[in-house]
Amino acid sequence: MLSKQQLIQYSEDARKNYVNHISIDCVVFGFHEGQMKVLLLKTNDEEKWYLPGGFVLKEEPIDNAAVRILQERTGLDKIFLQQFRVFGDPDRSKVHNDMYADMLPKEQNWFSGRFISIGYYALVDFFGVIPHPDQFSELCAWRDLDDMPEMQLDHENIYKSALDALRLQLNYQPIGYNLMPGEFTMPELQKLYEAILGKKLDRRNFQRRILAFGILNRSEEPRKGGAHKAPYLYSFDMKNYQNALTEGFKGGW
Amino acid sequence: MLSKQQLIQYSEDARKNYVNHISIDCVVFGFHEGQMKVLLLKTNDEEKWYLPGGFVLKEEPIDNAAVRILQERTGLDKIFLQQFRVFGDPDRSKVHNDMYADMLPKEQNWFSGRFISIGYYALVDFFGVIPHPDQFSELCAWRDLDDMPEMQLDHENIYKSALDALRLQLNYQPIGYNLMPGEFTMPELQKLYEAILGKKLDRRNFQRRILAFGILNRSEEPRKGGAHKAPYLYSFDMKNYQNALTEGFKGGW
DNA sequence: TACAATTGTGTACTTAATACACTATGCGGA
DNA sequence: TCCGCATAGTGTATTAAGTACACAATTGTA
Repeated sequence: MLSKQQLIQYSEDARKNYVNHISIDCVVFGFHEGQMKVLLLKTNDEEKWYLPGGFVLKEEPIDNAAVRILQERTGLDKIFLQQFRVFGDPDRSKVHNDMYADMLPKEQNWFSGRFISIGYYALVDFFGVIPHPDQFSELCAWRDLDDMPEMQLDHENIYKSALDALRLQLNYQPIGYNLMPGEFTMPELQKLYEAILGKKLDRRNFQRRILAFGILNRSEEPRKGGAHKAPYLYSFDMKNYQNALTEGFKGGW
Repeated sequence: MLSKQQLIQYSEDARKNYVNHISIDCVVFGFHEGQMKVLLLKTNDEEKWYLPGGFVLKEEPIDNAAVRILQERTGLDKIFLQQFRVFGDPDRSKVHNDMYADMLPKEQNWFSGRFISIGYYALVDFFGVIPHPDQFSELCAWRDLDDMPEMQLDHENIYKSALDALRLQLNYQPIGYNLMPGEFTMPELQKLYEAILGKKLDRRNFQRRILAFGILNRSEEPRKGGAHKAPYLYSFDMKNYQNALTEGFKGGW
């Protein structure tokens, strides 16, 4: 939470630089140790978490705004970003309104009134991220998808919508390049799919289906050193992967 | 185009009632005589067309705003509406900016500066629509999907995105209830699908696939009177249709 | 009354989805 | 050292879905 002095300063700067009424919220997905993760920030005065977000600069395309916001939180500069929905109920920003209501009159207070938020989800390399807290938070950290904390505003709703959108994307686009390391085994990739879908898949059928997409290359050398049988290593065939991203997998009709 | 006096009045009202920087554009699809149609408005001073649109009232949920805007243009009150994308490049509103730039100083002019537009597409009953032009247009009319006129701003881009979204929806949701009359024949429904997809489908395979969805009821009586063999009449089974809308057709994974 | 146009139905073939079983490798403990 | 266990790789039978065609039925019109 900002002090009154900070709020005045913030409001002044924001009014000068940002498009009013518009915010951006990002659901950043990562994958680590078989778990799907979401990058969250924690408010520094209560036990509530919230999604990385921000506002749109006056002359900035909204997609660029999302990239910029994520750069600030993660340090990453090449990010797979997908706009998935707008959240525009008038009472969705109630918490912020109430929070700063007595501190500053409406006309001066950037957080007064209503914000319409554009939801993006991002798929990022877990190890590439260096989490940076923002001005309102003491902590920026990964949270497990199946152990999500209580969240501010309508952010629970937003991340659930993002997950739905991601699951839908799984049906007609390849996923994984942004979430997996450069080389990985088939069981590892399967774990990613299982983490996103929240259910177990059949090993053998998964392998056949993924291979049929034609977006994987198998290395000559299997991974050595681990316990048990040495698994083959795969990497994404970027040419076919990119093609599948734009073309989509199965037409349906 | 508005006169200076009108522009002053409009700007004043808009500033009082609407959320600034946010607009809504709707791609209204209808179906008639085997042709997919889009409802457009024509500017009254040049040969440019544009999509029905408007702004969001200060205390209004954005979905309601879209419904309200379409009510004003079509007279319809129950409309299938789907938010599909946000268009937020800073230079997308250039035309409006230039158009009224000399007329009124920036601070007073509602159309100065940048608007971020939320795109919706709607599926409506062609015969239910009574097109109402708006303040900026002399004409509100249906245009064939394969004979679209030159359009203002980025509206060509918007309607093409809408069509892409609609085609995607075809793969996991039923379509047709909002576009077809209460009773229809199988070939008629097929023509709708062909119009949306822009390609021919096999009669027999189409029938089997549609019937497999389990969302159609066949009437006892076939349609009489027409030339050729009397076709059966179908109607949508609303219980199963609604269920398919929420559940989706095929999971994929 | 034959014809053209249109509709209804069926069938063979191919491809994808599902369910399940066996073999192979590498480590650790008996 | 060798046996068990966990993990990985591959295969096959069955079912469902998608694709490509062919033929018979109906109805107004020439």
